[in-house]
Amino acid sequence: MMGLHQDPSDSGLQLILGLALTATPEDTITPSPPSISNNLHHHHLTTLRPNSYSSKSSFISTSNSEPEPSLTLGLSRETYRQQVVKLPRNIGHNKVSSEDPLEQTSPHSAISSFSSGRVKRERDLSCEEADATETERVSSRASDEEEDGTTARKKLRLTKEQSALLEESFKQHSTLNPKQKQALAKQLSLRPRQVEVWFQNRRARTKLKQTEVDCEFLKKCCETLTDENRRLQKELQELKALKLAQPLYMPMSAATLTMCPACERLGGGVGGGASAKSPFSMAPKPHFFNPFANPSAAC
DNA sequence: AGTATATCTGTCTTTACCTCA
DNA sequence: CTTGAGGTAAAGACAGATATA
Repeated sequence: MMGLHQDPSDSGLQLILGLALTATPEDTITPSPPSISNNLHHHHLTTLRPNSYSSKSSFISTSNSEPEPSLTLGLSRETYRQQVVKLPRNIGHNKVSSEDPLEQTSPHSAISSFSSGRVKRERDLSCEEADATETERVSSRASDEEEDGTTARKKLRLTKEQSALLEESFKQHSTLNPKQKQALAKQLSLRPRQVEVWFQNRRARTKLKQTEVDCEFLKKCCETLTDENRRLQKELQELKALKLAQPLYMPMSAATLTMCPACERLGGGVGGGASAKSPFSMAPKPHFFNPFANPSAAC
């Protein structure tokens, strides 16, 4: 839970916010607790619009009748020229050449030897290759064009059916063991690696969304506390003014002193009729109740 | 049992492709 | 038609856990 420290010796309000929020239904599948400090600077806050894509792309063929892969690997001449021109830039940005779409999409391609040092990636690929052997037998995803190495990296678009099945699976478990991955890939006519990546990204989106929710919550807390701080400052000013208006010394009988129930410190008369008569009646308003606040913070 | 190495799998971050306003 | 923003698939880098020699 959030904690609030209010230093009584300081006129300002000192906030120490911690976070361990109650999980939302969606968050119950989030594998790790949200880390507010970690990503807020890196992610622009946006609202998620699932299924925001329509299937209008001229490059993408979708089939609603069966979970057929949505990717058509053919490129127009123009597109192909653009892709080829882009390639050197890609390589320049990425230190590692295994990003090379040719290699990525076609482990068999001779160009895959261009990869310089990514042992792990190559390992993955070879593993995936084995994984995907069966899958790709039934999939049109690994098309002829990939095999002759003429296609650049092409973005996959999942069909509604594929997305729905993935979502359904994600609801059941946000991570997959190899067996589940394999089965799901087969069911979706995707490569296991694609299923894996989808789950990775899905987890990331869930986390980002939760971070946004947490951020909003903290903003509201901050606003509330700022208001309360303002109110208390004002109250303090009023009391100071009142004190100046009073005689310097005013004997106060013990009977007028009562305990603050929260912190058991002696204070001016609080309860009963006496407090109403006392010029030191200090609570024109009830103590602000903040579930996160120290119970005696207002004393 | 303790250690070094390999492998797997996760997160974080970035890149690139694609769609839409 | 162009452009910029946003969504998302996929990549690299890295860390931690686990298996094995």
